[in-house]
Amino acid sequence: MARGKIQMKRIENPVHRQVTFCKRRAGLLKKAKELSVLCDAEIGLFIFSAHGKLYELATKGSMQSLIERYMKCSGEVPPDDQEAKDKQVNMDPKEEISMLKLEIEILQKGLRYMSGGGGGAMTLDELNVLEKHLEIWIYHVRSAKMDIMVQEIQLLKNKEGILQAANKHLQEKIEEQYGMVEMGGMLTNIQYPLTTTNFQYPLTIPSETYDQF
Amino acid sequence: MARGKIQMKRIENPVHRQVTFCKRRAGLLKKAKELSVLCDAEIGLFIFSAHGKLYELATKGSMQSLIERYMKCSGEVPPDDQEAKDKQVNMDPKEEISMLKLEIEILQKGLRYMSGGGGGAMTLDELNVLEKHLEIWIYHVRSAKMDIMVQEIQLLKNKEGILQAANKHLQEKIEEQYGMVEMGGMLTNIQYPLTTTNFQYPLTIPSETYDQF
DNA sequence: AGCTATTCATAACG
DNA sequence: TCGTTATGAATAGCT
Repeated sequence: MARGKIQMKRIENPVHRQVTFCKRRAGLLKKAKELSVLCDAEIGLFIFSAHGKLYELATKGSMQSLIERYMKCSGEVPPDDQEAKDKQVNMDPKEEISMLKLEIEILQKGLRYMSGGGGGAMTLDELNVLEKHLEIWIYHVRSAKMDIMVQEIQLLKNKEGILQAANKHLQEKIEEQYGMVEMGGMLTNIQYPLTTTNFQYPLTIPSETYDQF
Repeated sequence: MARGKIQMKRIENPVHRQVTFCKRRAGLLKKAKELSVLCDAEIGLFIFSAHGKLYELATKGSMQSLIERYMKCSGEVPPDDQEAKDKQVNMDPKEEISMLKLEIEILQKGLRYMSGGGGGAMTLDELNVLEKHLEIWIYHVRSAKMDIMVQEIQLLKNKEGILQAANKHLQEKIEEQYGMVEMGGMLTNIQYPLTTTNFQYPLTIPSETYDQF
């Protein structure tokens, strides 16, 4: 480069290193932009300084969209993090508060995301949280179905109870008749339309089995 | 650069453009590596050519880990406003937690509303894909419940069928007995234990109602 | 792909 | 961080 060639290894002098970082970082970003413009390429570039500060460049759209495109190209799936589960087991109120605030932040972002037609990009972490909430959302759809099924079960149980009661009554009648025949007794009229499938009785039978749903 | 300055705009000649892309791409990747080595920085760089081919560089570990780090850095929440701080000092942590949870509840409702009402807002593939995955995942848990319920419904339907058949049989018996009494006929033995709740019959009754579940 | 004249980036220093 | 400057690197135009 200039005024002396440089060795291709870590610059040990911190001041020199910092200066070089600044200059070369600027140069790299400039070159990236140039390549993008000249050759119609899309470029995503992020640089973490040794101290962890982030510098980034995304030529088209957001870095998010580029990362998503990158994901599709490289075809890799990000690994599930155990983080969320670990967080929930031992947490103090302060942590919980900040977690909930973050969650609210993400939900608000999700709302903007959906309503604004994709104005702001969301990170994977945020989408994960959003997923949790979508789960809750789906629950409401499913629970509507559940309600129907529980209702149906209740109805069938009612029918069962009625039929059993009717059976008992009929059997008693038969035994009664049988006894009367044996003893020459008399018969009473049968008043239950027991073979019908249309039950009007508002019978309530305790349902212990489906409370869980 | 060399033998003539270049205009900072898209190179229209496709051959020139391709050549320049190759050269500058190599240069950019080299510069990125150099910056990383010299200044102890972590760099993620991906380049999509105009035709969609991907070229990438990740200095430390995988691009995945760099992207995850990027997400964490860029996803940082801007500094708290004074309002939040005022709230925190004047409020019991428990109260605050329940308040935040309520807020989340409201936001969830908002999400559901947005997703359900403004269907056009779901233009983002990510959410659709996410939802599909979500549905599949949730499906396994829910379908276990569903199985139990469907089984229960089937059982109840069987019971119903058996009871109805029994009722019919009993009623026929009664009518038969009634006729026999009238005509002085004879009785047959009753052989069905119809009041029991334990049904052993492997009866199969067509279920048309619950195919939807 | 190579080559070479130029332009550009930048190391060292203030 | 910013400016200057000597110098090494990158590369546009050609083959």
